[in-house]
Amino acid sequence: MEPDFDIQKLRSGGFRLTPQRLTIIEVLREAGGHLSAQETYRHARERLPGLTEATVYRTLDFLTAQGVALMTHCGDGHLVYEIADQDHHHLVCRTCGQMAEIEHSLLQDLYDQFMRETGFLVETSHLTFFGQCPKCVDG
Amino acid sequence: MEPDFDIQKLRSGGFRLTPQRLTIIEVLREAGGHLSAQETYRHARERLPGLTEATVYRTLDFLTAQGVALMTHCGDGHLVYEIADQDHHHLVCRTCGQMAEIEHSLLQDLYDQFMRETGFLVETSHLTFFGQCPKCVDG
DNA sequence: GTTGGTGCAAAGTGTTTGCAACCTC
DNA sequence: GAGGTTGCAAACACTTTGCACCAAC
Repeated sequence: MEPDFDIQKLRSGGFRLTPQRLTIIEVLREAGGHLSAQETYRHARERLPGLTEATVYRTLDFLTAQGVALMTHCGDGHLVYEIADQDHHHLVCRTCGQMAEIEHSLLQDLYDQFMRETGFLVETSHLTFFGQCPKCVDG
Repeated sequence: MEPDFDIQKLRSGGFRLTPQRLTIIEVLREAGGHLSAQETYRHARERLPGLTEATVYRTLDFLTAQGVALMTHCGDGHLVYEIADQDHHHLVCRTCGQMAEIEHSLLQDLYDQFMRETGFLVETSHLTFFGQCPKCVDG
């Protein structure tokens, strides 16, 4: 994906491109996975020392509302964020934390089945499954 | 399921059956769905006025550890609890909150596929999908 | 009588809000 | 210059912990 796609999106939406927003997008992008609000704060603050927690929370909400970031659940019941790129879901190992990606297409059949049986339209947004990775399942 | 199954389970495990534990089990059972720790506290406190939050948190952890309760994520990033009965998952409508149950068997094929493609063994525990129920999908 | 469980109180952690000052546009 | 954003600080909500007392066994 075009690296500055997100930024174009915000600019064309008439939103201001502040160092805080750019830094948080950069942090999420480089993390390449889930970050909690607190983790995002800690990482972003290293690059932008004056940054406050309030701004991080507000910016993450803002980025989620604009569709630049996605919000999901992580193992311990907190919300985590990541850059919204392609449609995929995650398998997370509860033992070692290793993560694998799942194509969305694998889930589409299931969602279709939910629709047929219950009438529910499941949101295709990011989903996380927990389990044991190949290494830890043997241990 | 045998209504006192959970209680037998605790008794035979050598754990004490206190009014607090019995009340919290009763509250979870009658709720018939997900309750957050705070919701559990508020409901249980009505029946057992002296009850404290600390006890609710400790009891929910305890019940989860004993397999009497299940812990899952709800929409807003908090942990929620429910009585562990049969294997099923939930579809929750983000608009009106209506809930439908999904047989675990529907997911087993998907889990098998995850295993083949990534080697991950997905925990079969309780899962919640979010979306729009039949009524709200039209609105 | 033992010892696991609970109440109490306090602290810890994560998140939200009001308002004045600031900076992007 | 105007108004969207931010920093600051305080409040808020939720969860955890230590310790003395109590009650289920």
